[in-house]
Amino acid sequence: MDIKQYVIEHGRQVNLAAGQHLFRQGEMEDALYFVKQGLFKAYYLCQDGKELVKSFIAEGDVITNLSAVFEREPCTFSLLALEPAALVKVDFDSLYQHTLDDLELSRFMLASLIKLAQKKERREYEFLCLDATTRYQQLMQHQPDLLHRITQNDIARYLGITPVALSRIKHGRKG
Amino acid sequence: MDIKQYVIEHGRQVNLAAGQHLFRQGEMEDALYFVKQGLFKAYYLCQDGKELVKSFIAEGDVITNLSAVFEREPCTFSLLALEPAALVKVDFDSLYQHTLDDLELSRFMLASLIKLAQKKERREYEFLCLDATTRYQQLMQHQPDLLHRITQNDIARYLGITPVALSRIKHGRKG
DNA sequence: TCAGCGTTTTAACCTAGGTTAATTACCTCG
DNA sequence: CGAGGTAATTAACCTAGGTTAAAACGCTGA
Repeated sequence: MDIKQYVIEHGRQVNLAAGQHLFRQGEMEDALYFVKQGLFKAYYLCQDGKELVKSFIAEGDVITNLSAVFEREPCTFSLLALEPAALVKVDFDSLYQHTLDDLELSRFMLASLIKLAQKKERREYEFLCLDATTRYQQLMQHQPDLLHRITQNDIARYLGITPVALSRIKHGRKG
Repeated sequence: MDIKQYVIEHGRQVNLAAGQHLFRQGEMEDALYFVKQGLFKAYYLCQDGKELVKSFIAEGDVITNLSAVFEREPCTFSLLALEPAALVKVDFDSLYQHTLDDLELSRFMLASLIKLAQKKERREYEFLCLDATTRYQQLMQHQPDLLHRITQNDIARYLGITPVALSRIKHGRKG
């Protein structure tokens, strides 16, 4: 079965206003979401109260909290709508069961997971090998569009630095 | 078809001595490897000549360079045997084709990719939210076995710090 | 045994980025 | 319009970790 067909048959529309959470770190979650409209940030809340941004998610992307839906553990991060959003919610277990029995769905899942793995490898590379200034330059190069929809505070927390440090970098000053 | 069966039918034995490369950053590569014996490090060589360790790979793990085999681009990292190693080499394209037509293979690939994605998410979390000292403690907790097979230099480069810094951390001194 | 080589430790000094706090620039709403 | 709130900038100071270099600690192999 085609994934689009599956989503039409099994999906449920969900709408969120900007500022609302789709789910929160610590809660249970068993769904997967297809983003039709809007912009989200996935973020971690650390022990010391600091907030770090895991990723930004926009139209066409898929939202899921792997450890939550697979291991049935509490969500490891929170998901917040930065813009008014429209999604389609699909029960993960049910989709997964269908995937195990349907080659076409299976192909779709494979492709998505490969894309995800590649994205995460790239991010691993950037944290491992590049300094904050270079990471910022790469972000500007590869997703210039995103930058206009996101606050500089969130960009900083995505790069793994503070807003103060990002401001310094932008203006070519040293610490 | 069962993955084990597939590997038996299509795999080729490969043996490496410690210190030999399975492939090198920049080269082309179209295979996937199942590690039967040995220990490897996957590492990046950065512009400034520095070496950073992407991951360690041991018995039971699978080796692949996603961008190389999927996008047919040069390898993004190098793979070095730290111990004498025995692997089975499988042509990626051929396995992938079979996967697209075989539900059982497909399930195996899905499971592997999910495991990979989870591993990379965990690493992303650690770089984003934890300092070097905490990353080191977590490593000791979660893979105490690995530490004994690996040089402290490599552990440091895996944690994203220098060997000097790791020595300081171990002995509770500040910079 | 010792020479030679890689790994680890130590020390002195340096720098990217963190912290705190004050200032300024925008918004939005009443 | 002005008040209040968030986002961005700036400055002063601090710290984790980098850099360089020198010693100490293994090894392994002749």
